[in-house]
Amino acid sequence: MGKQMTEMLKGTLEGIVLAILSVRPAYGYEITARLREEGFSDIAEGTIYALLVRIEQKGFVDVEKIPSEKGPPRKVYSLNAQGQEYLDEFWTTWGFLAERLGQLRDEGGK
Amino acid sequence: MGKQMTEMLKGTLEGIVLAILSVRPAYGYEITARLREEGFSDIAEGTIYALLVRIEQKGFVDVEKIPSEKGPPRKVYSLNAQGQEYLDEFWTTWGFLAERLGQLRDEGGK
DNA sequence: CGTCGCTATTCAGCGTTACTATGTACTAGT
DNA sequence: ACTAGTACATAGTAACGCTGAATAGCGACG
Repeated sequence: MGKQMTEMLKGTLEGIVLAILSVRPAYGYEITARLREEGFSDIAEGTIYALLVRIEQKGFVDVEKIPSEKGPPRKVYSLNAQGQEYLDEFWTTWGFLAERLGQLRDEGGK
Repeated sequence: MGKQMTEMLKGTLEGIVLAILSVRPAYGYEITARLREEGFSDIAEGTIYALLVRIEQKGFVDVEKIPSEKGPPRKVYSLNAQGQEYLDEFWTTWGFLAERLGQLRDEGGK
């Protein structure tokens, strides 16, 4: 993907991952794979793992280690109450920005 | 504004400013004021000026120095062809992201 | 005349974030 | 033994927006 997307993901990628976790718990490798399927083709694994460490330290998720049939044990993350609250704020912020941008786009006549 | 907005603006603020310039040329102080009116209450002046320097160096805008009735001369920026092209790319990138996020938001049932 | 307030631009230093590029470890198939 | 797929981790880098301050021109007011 381009540099534009890279910069645009700053601040939103965290919300995206939290939103994924709000649907149901998931582990890092799984999240990466799902993002790739959904078109975020160039999101590096390392990026997701680092992000997961961050949201864990912020206390937005609960973690459970579950053995895998193939490979090392999975760290399954689930959104907790604090994370849900932060996710709600995220949607509010995103909503504001999306509204402004939509308006600007119309003004530009595109 | 919050830290969320700060991070989310990374990568989008540049597009926002280019979109503003696509409507009509403007100078730094004016852009800052307009953004504040439109709800981006806490965007620092320094941020805008730094951004303007950046997009000038990238060759997205043409610059003209015009004396002001009150105060030092204004640097009026206008979007050129290369900037318009970049702006188009920006809208494409934004469109993709907004679509994904909209979908995620629906899945989350919010 | 001085200084206060508005206009207008610039810059050094900082924190946060995503990317690059690795490395580790476990299992299954050939 | 070797490879591929699964799964996690981390050190170093670059980009971006913010903080806080400095500089400077101009008008109005006491």
